Amino acid sequence: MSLPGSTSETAAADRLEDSVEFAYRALRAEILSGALAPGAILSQVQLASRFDISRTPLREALRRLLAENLVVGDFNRRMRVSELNLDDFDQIYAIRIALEPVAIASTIAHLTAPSRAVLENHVTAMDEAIAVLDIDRFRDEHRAFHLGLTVGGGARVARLLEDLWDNSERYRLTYLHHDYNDPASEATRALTISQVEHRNMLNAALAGDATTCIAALLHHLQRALDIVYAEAAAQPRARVTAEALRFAPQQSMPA
Amino acid sequence: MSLPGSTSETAAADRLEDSVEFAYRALRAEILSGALAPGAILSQVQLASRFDISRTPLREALRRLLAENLVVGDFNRRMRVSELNLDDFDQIYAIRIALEPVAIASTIAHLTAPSRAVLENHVTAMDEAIAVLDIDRFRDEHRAFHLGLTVGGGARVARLLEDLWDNSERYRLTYLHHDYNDPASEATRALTISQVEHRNMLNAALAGDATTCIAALLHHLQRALDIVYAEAAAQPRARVTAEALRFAPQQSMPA
DNA sequence: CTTGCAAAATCTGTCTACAGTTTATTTGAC
DNA sequence: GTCAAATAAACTGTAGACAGATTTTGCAAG
Repeated sequence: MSLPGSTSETAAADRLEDSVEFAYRALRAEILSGALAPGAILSQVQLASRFDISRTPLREALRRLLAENLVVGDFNRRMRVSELNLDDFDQIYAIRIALEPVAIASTIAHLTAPSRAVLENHVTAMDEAIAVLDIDRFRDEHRAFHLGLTVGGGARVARLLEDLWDNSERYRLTYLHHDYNDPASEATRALTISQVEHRNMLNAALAGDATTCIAALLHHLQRALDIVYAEAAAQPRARVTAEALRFAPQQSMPA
Repeated sequence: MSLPGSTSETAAADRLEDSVEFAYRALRAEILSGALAPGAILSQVQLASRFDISRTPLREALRRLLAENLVVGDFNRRMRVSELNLDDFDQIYAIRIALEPVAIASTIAHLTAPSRAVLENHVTAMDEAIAVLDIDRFRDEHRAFHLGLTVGGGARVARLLEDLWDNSERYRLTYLHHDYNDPASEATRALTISQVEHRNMLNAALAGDATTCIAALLHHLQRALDIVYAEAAAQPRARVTAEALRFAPQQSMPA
């Protein structure tokens, strides 16, 4: 088989990526980016031929996506890309609001010199990406910054937050269609606004001030939540985030 | 193929369970119960022959368990049951501590008459199970009670908490070897103690008092955490739960 | 007894084949 | 033209086969 796209990989043929890993990554990326829209039908034979692999490894890739809830399907029927709904979006944010403060506090309490530099670099890189209007670069650095702030939670927490982040992006990409080519567009200005919040979070983290950092994060999350809710539907905030917001650490915390 | 164990199923051959679902369930149960110990080697050919299916569906079942982190493996090498470590256990509880209060508050705020009865029945059933020393029954009702208390969080949260619960059980079953045949054993008495906490949680929930219910839950979780830490290793509590406990809602809450 | 190495046995990743099912298309009656 | 049955096409689930990799076994040298 050919493994399209992985030809100019980093390493040599030392440790070959297998077909299922390849199909898994490709499909996952297409689903999260919206290239494969929610509800889209996934024919094994068509996908297998498109990726130039047989159905056996493709099925394994699909099975993994099934476990991640990115695809759904019944016995003997073709699978479909899972649908989006605000209730799920609500829960994603409820979990993030409940969990990220804990993880951030842990990260800040154990910050090392190199990881400080890494965090700082991500924020700087975001500035640059905005200046050049390189939205893909911004997305990558944005993700890395947020996940980097929460690594202190450990591997399992990181895995969960990574999954939630990618799913959040899926909702944002599907519900929000913004124009990032115009430097003066509302979308581009929103990026600049969020950068202010990122700087606040970074500075607080570097100063060892978890309280301020968490407050900035919660503000950040709430704004993202509001934007999607406003754009996707006029319906009021669902109940789980409401509870999460109520329970989230306020301006008063030990240290 | 024969599908051992599913012969006397509930429904007719209306909607046949496929081989991969069967293998998935069987393997998962064996891993979680400890029948397949952490680190155990999983040969595809042996498992396939044991389940009387071909390797094709078995691989799909394994792939799903891989996504759940219950098995690990490298390319071209046999997979193994994933190992346990206290750091992971710590994170599981950190997530539960952060998330279950939010979910419980949501549940209590929307409690219906039938769901009240269901919760009450679970606690009663646990009493009965203890009286008869039916530990399997107790485990099932215990799980159902806790998950029932948190259903208000929604499908995604429920799925996550279910996964965390099952993983918690895996740690408990592996690290704790208790004698439930002796009504006077320490293990059996621990069950009775936890029932007091369950009653507290139930009563608070039925009274619509989320604050008290959550406080009881956190006490419950912390005790379970302490027991495993005491038995598994004398090392001090890891950092993530420490943060989670610090952030957990205290005796003072809006409503 | 160990250690190292080669042969044998076993295993993994992938493909193809095939039975049985679902989906699409055609056909014919109204 | 519309609907329904019937036929055709396409698809799913599973088994089995094969190449290539890994693990185990057997055996000789130290």
